[in-house]
Amino acid sequence: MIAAHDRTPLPRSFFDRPVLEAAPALLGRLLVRELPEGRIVLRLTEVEAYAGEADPGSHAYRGRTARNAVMYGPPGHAYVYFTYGMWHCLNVVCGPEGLASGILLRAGEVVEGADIARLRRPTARRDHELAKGPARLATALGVDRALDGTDLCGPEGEPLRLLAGTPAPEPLLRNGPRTGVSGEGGVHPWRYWIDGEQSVSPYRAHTPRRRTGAVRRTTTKGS
DNA sequence: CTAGTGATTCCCT
DNA sequence: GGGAATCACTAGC
Repeated sequence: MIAAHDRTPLPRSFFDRPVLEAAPALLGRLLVRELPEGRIVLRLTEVEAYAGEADPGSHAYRGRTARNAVMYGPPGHAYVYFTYGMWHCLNVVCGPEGLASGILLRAGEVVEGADIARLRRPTARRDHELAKGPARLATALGVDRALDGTDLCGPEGEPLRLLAGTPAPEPLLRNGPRTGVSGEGGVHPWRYWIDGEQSVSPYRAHTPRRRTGAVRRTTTKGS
């Protein structure tokens, strides 16, 4: 069970401030997903900040597009993108409105509904692997582009919400380079996590992919 | 444990 | 045309 004071919604003002302040403050908070099968509650253990159009690592770096339009809207809403041809990732838009800042939710500990999360994450060997990584987190919670733009500060009963939970204790906060961000965008230590948590995803330096060897498959998928 | 690579599709250049 | 805020699996140590 979750204590009553932890179930307070996060006010929108929480996200209407600089993203580098909001990101570490998000650790330890609760993300609640309501599904037909039941409820999943995730305690956030790892996030990354993306600081608007000036940030080379951000999807907003090259300006507004149909895909990233939600980032330019009001704070406290979900920005969900599709990547690598297979995966979804979930962000929270941060203010001030128009700056196109956001926080990528990278990992969390399932504190309620692990059996439901496991339906979508059958390859997880342990419960702490259910949401260990941004695409795993979105998969475990059944989050896709249909939830793009969802208000995370909405009323009880909404499909996806953020509750106050218990902020991570200051001495356990850590930060370091962002994962998977190439070039100059990778230098900023804007990945934040809670020390000692098993659900925190391992750091992987960005590795540029060479086109693999000889034959490149072109159009048709073999017979 | 680490390093390497295929999967798969959308979106912007 | 080709990269992408990743994952799962394999080989090798």
